[in-house]
Amino acid sequence: MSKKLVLIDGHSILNRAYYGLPDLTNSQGLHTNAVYGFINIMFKILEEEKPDYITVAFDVHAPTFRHKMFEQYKGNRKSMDEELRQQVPLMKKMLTAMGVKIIELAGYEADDLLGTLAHRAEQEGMNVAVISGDRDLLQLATDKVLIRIPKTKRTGTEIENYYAADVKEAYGVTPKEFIDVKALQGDSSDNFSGVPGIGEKTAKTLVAEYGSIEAIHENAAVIKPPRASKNIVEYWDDAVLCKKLATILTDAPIEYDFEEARIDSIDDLYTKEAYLMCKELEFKNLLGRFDTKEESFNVSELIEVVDTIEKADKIFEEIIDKDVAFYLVKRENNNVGQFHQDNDGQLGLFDFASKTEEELYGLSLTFLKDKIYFMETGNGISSDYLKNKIKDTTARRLISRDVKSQIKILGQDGILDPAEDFDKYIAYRNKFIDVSVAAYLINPTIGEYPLDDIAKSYSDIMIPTKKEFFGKQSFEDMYNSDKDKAIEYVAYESYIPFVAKDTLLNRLDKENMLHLFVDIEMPLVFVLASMEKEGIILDADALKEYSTNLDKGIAQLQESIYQKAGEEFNINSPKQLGVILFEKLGLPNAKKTKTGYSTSADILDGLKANYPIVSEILEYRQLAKLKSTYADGLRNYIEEDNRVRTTFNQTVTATGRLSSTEPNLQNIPIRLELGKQIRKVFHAKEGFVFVDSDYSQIELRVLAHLSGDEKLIDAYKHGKDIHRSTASVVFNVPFEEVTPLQRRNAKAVNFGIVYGVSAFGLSKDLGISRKDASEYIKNYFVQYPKIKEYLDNCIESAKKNKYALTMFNRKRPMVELESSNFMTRQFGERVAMNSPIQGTAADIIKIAMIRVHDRIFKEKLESRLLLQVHDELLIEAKESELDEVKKILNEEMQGAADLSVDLEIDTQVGTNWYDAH
DNA sequence: AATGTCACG
DNA sequence: ACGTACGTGACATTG
Repeated sequence: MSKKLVLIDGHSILNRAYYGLPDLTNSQGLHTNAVYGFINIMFKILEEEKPDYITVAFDVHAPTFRHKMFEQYKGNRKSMDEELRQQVPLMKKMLTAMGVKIIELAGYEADDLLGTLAHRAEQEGMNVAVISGDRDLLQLATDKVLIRIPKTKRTGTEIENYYAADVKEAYGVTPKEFIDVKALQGDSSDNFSGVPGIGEKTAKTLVAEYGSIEAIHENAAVIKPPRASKNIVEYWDDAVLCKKLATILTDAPIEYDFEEARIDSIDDLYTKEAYLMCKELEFKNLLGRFDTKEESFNVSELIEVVDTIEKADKIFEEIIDKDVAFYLVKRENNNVGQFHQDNDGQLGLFDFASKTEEELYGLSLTFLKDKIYFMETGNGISSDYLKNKIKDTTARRLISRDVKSQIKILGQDGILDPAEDFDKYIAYRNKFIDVSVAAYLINPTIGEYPLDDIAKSYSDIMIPTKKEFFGKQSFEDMYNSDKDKAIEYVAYESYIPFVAKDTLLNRLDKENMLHLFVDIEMPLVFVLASMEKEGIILDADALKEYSTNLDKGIAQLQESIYQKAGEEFNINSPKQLGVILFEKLGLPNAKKTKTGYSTSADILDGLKANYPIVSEILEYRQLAKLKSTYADGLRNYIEEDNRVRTTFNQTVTATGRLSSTEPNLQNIPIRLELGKQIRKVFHAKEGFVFVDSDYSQIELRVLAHLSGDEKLIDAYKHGKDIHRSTASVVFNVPFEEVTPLQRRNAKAVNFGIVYGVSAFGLSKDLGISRKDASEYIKNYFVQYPKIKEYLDNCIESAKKNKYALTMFNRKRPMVELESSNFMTRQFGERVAMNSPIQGTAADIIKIAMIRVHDRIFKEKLESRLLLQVHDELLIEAKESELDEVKKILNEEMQGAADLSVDLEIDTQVGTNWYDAH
């Protein structure tokens, strides 16, 4: 049987895939849609053709032979989108990883290479399939050479197939004649115009009759229409040139051996390298095809399970002054006195008192490159023993992936209590390195830093993801059924941080971010751990009462809404609500979202004056939100001691802010009175009060400092009302004569400046025309020229460096500025302006938190920092310490950074959060 | 799992 | 002509 060769037109297929698929990116922001689409098309073809050889041809980005010869025809070929351009090298890398032969040749287009190889293969008796999105290739079709044109449709990829006969049938001319048709009609995408007056139809008819442009030329006198007859003579030279341009070469000087392109089976393409790349690019549903091809790093040979106290003691003697990575493995359901199955499947009565009461499964420890210890609890090794070994460590540095969780396991007793020996506490705190916090600083736009990502990015080891490793099993499940396997994973938990830490630290050093990491983020880990452990009291009964009251209001509103709507429906469903409002009741100004009508508050606000039902819906929404998220939502988080404990996430936001989850205590209502009432249930413990300090306009002050704008700095120096001051200059009225409306508008302008100015955003916010909004902005910049200059520079420098930078060298990588999409680019510009401001404010309050926390412990106070809300700190202060706490807040918050304007704070005291804010 | 909405800074 | 203010997280609905 004759052999088969598949030839792929690289750029053409990549192009098809790029425009045929939505914009996919991996979590690093790499665009991947073209590569993904290409691979899918390629495998579909391979599965159909089952070829013996495969080769992909690419253009070289240099003047090509044909276009160089006829430079006048070249010119404005559309330049490639940046998002596509980036994927060309990725694609080549992927093909190389799969062992697919790539050819490219300077001076020749991919067409010429495909034509040449197709020709050679045919002469050697092979069958050939050429895959391209470009119909020009149809000229290569013979009865052995099949041209296949994939089309990406919603239903999947469909492929048009053309042998020579099919070309004749579809186009009425032979493949050879196809060239002549093109020469006559021209090709706008290739930028040659053909013969004037001859379009597709005339060209086809003439070529079908005479066979070639030469024959047409010879018979010029008799051909119709007359215009064609005349022009074929007049533009004969052009026609000849065009034919040359349109002709794909079949004799390019390629050095090529078919054996280099050989594949014995499609499985050959599923290589380890390709697997790793697919993983990197996050082609998750492609990974399944690779079966178990991944050769993960084999950790089991390095593990030593330590099960006696003697062995453990000996190991702990070895770690003096060493870098030690650790991971305390906590038992999830630490049900004291419950029977459990041990690993030989028997109910262990003996375990009743020992193992089941252990808080920990054990400790994973790495301090050598080729050894991982797992110290298992039981047999004399107690949880407390292991915890104390970490607390009283002799190691030089302690490395972990999630230091906050780990030190929370250690508890606040012993050395971890800063009150006991403050200096010792600081020395201890300084030993820690959190590799995920480090990875966050290097790229804060990912939001997640799992072990496998850290391994992939900062070591030469690949490990499975947690999900790949455990599947649906929990750690407990696996520990009970296959203990050795479960231990493997916790071995990674110390091994990966150990092998990644130097890479991470070197990188931070190179980026001048060590100060940020060592002096801000790492100490902050401990401050946050303390805040999380502390928690905040919520009055469950009061919350319950609040919820019941809401119920009444909700029921009334619901009934009234149903009545006005003339039917019952789910008010919480935007879809149903939209239909009721804009179809049944026929309300005006309907605006579509991608799924239906928009029913958001800013749309409904405009309608509420004329339609009572709309006000009721808005009020219903307000109550429903308060009930579900706050009244009932928070109640679920109240623990035994009446306290709620949030988690502060340090590695989530792109700007450097913290975030708060489960529950989120950074978005407790305050703007509306009804919602603000919820704050009354947050109260201080007996003998204590809340002291709440928030920075006054920290972002605008940061802007004043970073821009160096004298007028703004001056306004702050003289303690002026900044919005009034802005109103005065923007609306050109004396300071004293600024109206409340003008002040309100100026305030919105100030917000806009911080968010990254856009006339549209401001106009929407203020409900004014875009023209007026841009007038405001223009006035603003005339009055504050340095701010304009500064913001422009933010964009320029972000473009140049590919990141935005804060005062303390926090970086936010910026990929948006290079986008070919106008909107994305605009977004990038706003981000480039906002990130340094928001990020610097975040840096400052982080510094303040550490200083406030440390002062409290240094002075052995019983007051505690409980919450941070971006520009606000909440302290539960002992009444007798009140004055001292206020003093600390004043000094440390104001002293956190040295700006050209003062950092002012507003402080309030109260027994609950309502009164204290 | 995605979408819409809304709470905060 | 396009269609956006910056940064988050929780809840309810719906595919």
